[in-house]
Amino acid sequence: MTVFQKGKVDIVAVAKAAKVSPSTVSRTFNHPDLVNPATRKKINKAVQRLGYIRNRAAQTMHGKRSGTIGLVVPTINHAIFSEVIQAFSDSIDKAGFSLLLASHGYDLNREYAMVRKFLEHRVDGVALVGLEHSDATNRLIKQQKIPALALWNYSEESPLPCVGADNHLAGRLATEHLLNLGHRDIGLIFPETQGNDRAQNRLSAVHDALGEVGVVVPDEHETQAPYSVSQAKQAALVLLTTSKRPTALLCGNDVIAQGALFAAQKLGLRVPEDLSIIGIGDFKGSADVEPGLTTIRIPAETIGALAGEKFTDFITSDDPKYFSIRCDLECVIRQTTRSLVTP
Amino acid sequence: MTVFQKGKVDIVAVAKAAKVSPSTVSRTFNHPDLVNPATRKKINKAVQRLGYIRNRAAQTMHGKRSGTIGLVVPTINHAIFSEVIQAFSDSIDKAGFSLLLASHGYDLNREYAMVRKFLEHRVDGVALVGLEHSDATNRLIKQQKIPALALWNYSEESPLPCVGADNHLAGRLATEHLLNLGHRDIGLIFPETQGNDRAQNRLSAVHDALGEVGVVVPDEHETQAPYSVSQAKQAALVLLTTSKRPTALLCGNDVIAQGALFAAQKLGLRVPEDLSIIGIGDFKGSADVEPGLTTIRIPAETIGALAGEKFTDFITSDDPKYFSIRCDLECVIRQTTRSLVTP
DNA sequence: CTAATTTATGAAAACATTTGCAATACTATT
DNA sequence: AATAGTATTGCAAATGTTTTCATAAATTAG
Repeated sequence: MTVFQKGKVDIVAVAKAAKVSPSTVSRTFNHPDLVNPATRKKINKAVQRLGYIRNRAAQTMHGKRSGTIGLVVPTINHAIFSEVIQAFSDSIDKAGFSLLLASHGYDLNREYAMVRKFLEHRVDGVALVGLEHSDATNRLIKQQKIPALALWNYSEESPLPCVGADNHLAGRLATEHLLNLGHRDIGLIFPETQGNDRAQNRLSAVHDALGEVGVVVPDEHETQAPYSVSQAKQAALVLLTTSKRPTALLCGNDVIAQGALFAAQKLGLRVPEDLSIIGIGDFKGSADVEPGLTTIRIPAETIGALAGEKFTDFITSDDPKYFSIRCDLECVIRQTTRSLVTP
Repeated sequence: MTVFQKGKVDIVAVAKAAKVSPSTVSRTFNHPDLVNPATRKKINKAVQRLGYIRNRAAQTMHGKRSGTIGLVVPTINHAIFSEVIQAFSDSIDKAGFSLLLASHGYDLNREYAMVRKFLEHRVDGVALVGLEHSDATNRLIKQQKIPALALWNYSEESPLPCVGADNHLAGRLATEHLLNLGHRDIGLIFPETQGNDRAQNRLSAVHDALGEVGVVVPDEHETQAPYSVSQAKQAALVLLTTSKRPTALLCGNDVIAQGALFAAQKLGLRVPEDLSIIGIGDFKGSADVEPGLTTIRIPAETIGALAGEKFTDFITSDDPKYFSIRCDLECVIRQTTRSLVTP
């Protein structure tokens, strides 16, 4: 119980206190079965008494795993990724790993810097959001032979193991939902697609799906807004007040859709009577806004949890094999979209 | 440019390639002024060529800082802390530190486990949310002499350096706002206060302030809801439909307030005409809901940024001195509260 | 009761750095 | 030209572990 504050308390201090050799102390931690229960008890008592805490840096230096996994996300701040981060964190924690987290603010050069930083810390793996990364990042990963994982997106051609959803499909599902309801005047609010392959995939799929049935979106019905409720609200306000109003708004994600919804409410428009709105993502909260937001559900929690599990397996396996998992999307129809075709 | 994949690339490989001693390579990194510019160039070229990345584990072992700071939050998932995490992360990144992040789900025993885990990683400091921690945690921090910081809350009596706001005051401000508007029938929706000193402080301040003017809250007007929009919505639905409806709802934070707002909307109540709602926090998005949420603004970003800055200063200083910073609160009056007293 | 195992422990090398000290080479001063 | 600095570099010890190998003790087999 009492604490010897005398000098450093390292493995040899413990050894001394327990009257054994450092090797034995090390073994009690790493291969308890190899040491006599009696000595083990002695050692544990010494550990308690001295308040000894193992030094992972020293272990790492010895070639053991550092027990950390680096995760680089575009942003922590918005609801978007907090759910995956949480699930991923919990999941790797279960496997005994700690999470090093960094964000790059949609700047792929900063992403590179973060990966590098993590490499200095000798993380056992890096997880990145999305499939698009700078050449430097890809080169670094290959060169350093560090286990890497692409999170959130799914693509058959992903060079890295990946766990995520097909954003192309997400865009298509959203579009089809609106088309099925009879909408032809569709407004689009998407973020800048530069350095954001999720948004890019979704948007191009939307255009494809629309094009297939001959629907064109006039310029004034397609606008950009970052992933921010307030800025999206602003953009929607503009879109809805200048020019002839579309019958439906397809939004790059749920944050934007919420902004659009609030904009409509502010303008006194009834949703879905006067305007249909669909988002992508199904973030926490999307179900609860009034009216409930129709959206394409991306199972963030599943993705995070699964990714954490598979990745730690991958890292700890002796012969790790490439894996890639596509998580299912689902169109969640709530109350912000309605059919134009009267039955 | 080309990469020698031959064996480990460590500081001695670099030394060999640059035809100098390992010491000199080390010095180029740590004390560049002590090495001849010409040799430095040679070494840098070798570093490039071999793709060498410094090993922080080895540095750490040598007594240098690990360059990591551990942050333990109750939850990553909800909007509540994502803003502080982001700001804190960015802030410490500027000072060259990396963030180890963990969450404990409002379980202080898990908080202890996380701190311990971080200690194994030899973090240079731990930041915790709130002032209430388990005895074990407090003991551990003191015993290991690890720099620690209390984030989010402010209190004069905090044993740890802290950067945050006075939650007691937040509760009081919210209450006073409603009282000033003439409300006397006030409903309360707060989370479980066990292990959550923020909520506890706020709630007790509310009761104090109410008590001072002789207002009592009947049991059926005080209910519990976790920090979840949907569950809060549910709780509000119940509160608003059973028994005589209060004229105002004071919510433990903005997530709950949003839930309450949506509940009111679902019930067809007009806010603020039929019901006033006030939250605490002013999260991202609170300004944008329709109608805009009246709330007590806790400057999350400022707290995170300031905390990161002060804490890294503290850690890197030769004679660190205790500090504690109280961040100002502000009642942000938007459109969910109205005066009952007709002027 | 001795030989052959098995179990338990310790000694020492290895891991990738940093740094104090010593040695060398160079420059400025008288 | 000799002396005193100063700038640059290398050597070796130190950091806290883990693990291989060897040794000693205890157990089992014959």
